[in-house]
Amino acid sequence: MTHARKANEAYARIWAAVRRIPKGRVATYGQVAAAAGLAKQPRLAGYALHNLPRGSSVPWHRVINAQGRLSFPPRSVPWREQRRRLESEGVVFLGGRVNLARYGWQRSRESPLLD
DNA sequence: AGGGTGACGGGCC
DNA sequence: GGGCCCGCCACCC
Repeated sequence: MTHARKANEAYARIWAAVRRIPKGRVATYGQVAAAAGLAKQPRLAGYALHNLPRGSSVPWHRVINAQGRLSFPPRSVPWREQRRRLESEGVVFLGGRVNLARYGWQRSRESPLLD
């Protein structure tokens, strides 16, 4: 490719970071951006996922927002798809939210909620 | 060229 | 809790 856009590099780093999220866990857009060396650019993480090639094996569903909610319009098709995928990995939703202390990728050192 | 937008997030009230 | 504002920055008119 003759004119690789600078953003392509950022997307690749973000996608690589998302691949590191373990099955059954979730990470926030901010955490993913930071893990990709792009701190303070959570929007870029969202943009990179929005631009994932169709059929990509990147586990995009493991990325949710800092409130523990899915960043799609509630009950929209993609919202249901993401929730379905997470629940199939054992992630539990309570009141439409995921407990980040329990299922978060980077959680505090002490995780009293883990049994 | 410039203004609007967004799969965000933190700070404040 | 909820809403607003603003920083952030690549994209898209």
